[in-house]
Amino acid sequence: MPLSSLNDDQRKAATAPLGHNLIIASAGTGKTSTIVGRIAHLLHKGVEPSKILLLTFTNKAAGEMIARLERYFPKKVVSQIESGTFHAVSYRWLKVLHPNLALKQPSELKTLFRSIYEKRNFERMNLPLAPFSATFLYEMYSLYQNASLEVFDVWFLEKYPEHEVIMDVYMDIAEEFEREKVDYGFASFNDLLLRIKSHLEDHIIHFDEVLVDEYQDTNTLQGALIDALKPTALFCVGDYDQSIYAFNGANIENIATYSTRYHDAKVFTLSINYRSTAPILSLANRVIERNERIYPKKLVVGRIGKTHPPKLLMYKDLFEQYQAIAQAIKHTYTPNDDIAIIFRNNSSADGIEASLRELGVACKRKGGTSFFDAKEIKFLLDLLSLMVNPKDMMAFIHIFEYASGVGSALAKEFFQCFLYFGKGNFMQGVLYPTQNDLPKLNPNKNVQLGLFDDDDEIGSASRFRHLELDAKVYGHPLLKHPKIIQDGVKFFNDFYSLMNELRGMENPAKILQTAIVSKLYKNIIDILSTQRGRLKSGELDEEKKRQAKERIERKAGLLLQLSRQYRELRRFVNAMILGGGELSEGEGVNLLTVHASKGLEFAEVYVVDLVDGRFPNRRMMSSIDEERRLFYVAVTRAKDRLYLSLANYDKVKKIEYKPSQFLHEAGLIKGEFIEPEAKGKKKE
DNA sequence: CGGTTAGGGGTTTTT
DNA sequence: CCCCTAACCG
Repeated sequence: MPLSSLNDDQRKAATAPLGHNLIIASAGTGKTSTIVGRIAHLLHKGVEPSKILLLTFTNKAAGEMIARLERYFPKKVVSQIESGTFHAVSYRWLKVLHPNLALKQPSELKTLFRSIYEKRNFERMNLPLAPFSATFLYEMYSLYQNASLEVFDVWFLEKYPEHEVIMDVYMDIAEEFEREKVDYGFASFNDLLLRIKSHLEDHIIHFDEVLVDEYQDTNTLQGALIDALKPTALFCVGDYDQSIYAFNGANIENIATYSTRYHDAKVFTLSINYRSTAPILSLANRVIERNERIYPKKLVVGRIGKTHPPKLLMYKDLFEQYQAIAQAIKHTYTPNDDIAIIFRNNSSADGIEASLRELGVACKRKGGTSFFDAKEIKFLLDLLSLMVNPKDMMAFIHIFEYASGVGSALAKEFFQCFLYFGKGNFMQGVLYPTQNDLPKLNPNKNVQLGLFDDDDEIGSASRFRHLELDAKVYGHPLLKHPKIIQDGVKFFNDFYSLMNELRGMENPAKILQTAIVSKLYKNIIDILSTQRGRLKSGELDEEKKRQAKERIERKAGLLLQLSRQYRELRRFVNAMILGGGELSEGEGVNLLTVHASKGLEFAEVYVVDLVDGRFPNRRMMSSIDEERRLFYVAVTRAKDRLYLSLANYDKVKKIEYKPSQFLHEAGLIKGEFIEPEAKGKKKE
């Protein structure tokens, strides 16, 4: 039974009476076992599994805990437990209320936000200061939604009071952004939480206990969501020293004020670390002790036996570092899956991956240019998005940008044309246009060009008589568009054929299969593999192109595999957006950012690029304390062997580096760290 | 000339 | 991958 394997501290926490319990669990102290034990305890006591809500930071973490419970309880029981990330659970509830919900990637929504921003003519406003960029505003707005329950302008002006003169415009942009999302049928990650939160205000979903993992990283919005559930029993597990999501609004107040917010709060502390060896733990503690303590931390080493002291690896050049690590990994006896290379920012990953590949060492990456960021996958998902949500102009634009001579602006016009041709129905506009003239577009733009003033004379469709087109395409009103050229027409022809073929299909795998073998997609594969087959000189390497093509086809096949589990297209598309980032490809050494490594453990860990400026990050919006917590998280992933590595010089970028201050703090480099400013320059 | 499209250079972290 | 700049079009 899960409870019998717990130590005294863990068992005390896991069997605590129902109420408001906070479990302070330092790295490696058996947090997962305790949560699993807690749920087992609840089930033993007769709590209905469907009345247990388990909120985690990743879906993988939820899956692991559920899998462990299934060893002790019937699957039928365990599957009734409501579990997942805040987002996944919110989505699950929300899709019942709004079956047409279309989840969108943040990057997509950013593009939408920018397009709204760009309609404002800041130059003509004679502003006393430069307005914030669209990107920055979008990011701040997104942060605001996670970090604050106030109105946007109040929160924003507190940070940037000098922007009061422009605040009206910012607010206007934000409001239009919200309206457009509704119009297009889009929902952001934040919207999932926001909408469920407001739904809960008058529709209670009752749970006998709500469990929250990684509580230190919950933000204000998530905190409010927990409150909106009005849980009678709450079981939160976290560690202040591992709070690394300040940039996403993670609110330490949630954990710091727990006992004052709940009068019946009980705090438990788990202090025996079973993961790491004594020297690794003592290094981690030496560093994290420099942060202000919210609660005392005494970590007791639970492991005995032979240990290896953490090792500092210093190299002259960046690539020498990567190659040396790759060599070491090639020759170690530790299984590759149990090795991780951890870095502060993703820019380190490419060089490491290349060095490992060179030696034939397999590796897998999470995040970065992941599977779902690949253009060939995005294209297919955009196609599917457009099928489930024909209002999705963003998806349409991305698809048509592949046609040469068509950029985002023209693609947008095409989309509006189709809507017009189909009297508001996009698919009808594509397949069965009822309106045979061109719409008047952009009344306030392009006036001087005189576009669209005369409906029928310009852009005679007969320009394309000689092309081999579908009979229906010859007479399509889109061909009248003055800016469409031959390539665009061919592209449209392929698009038309595919849409025609897909009409009436419902099975996701069947739809995807049809799309993959379509002429339209073959063309995309060709465009992408040609791009990737080019050498630095610009010459096309046929062999390289062929390999690229193979990789694309393999990826498309993988997506097809994934789609077979779904019966409804919309569910499939949303699932890919919601859980896609967590999927990692292949086997081998784990390449991870510190953030992505949270909650994981490995026998052998390399923390790389430990140089001032990169780790800690100098461009940081967050504090040095948060960077220190990142370092703490990184090193506490290691079970047996820990390597801390850096290079003093990057000969490609010609930058000299100094060792990270954390290496001084860890005692691996003698003497206190001296701030670069104190020396004047970065160079020695 | 204005609006686009196309290609080159630097990158913080996530659901 | 996003921003900037250079070419391109009417």
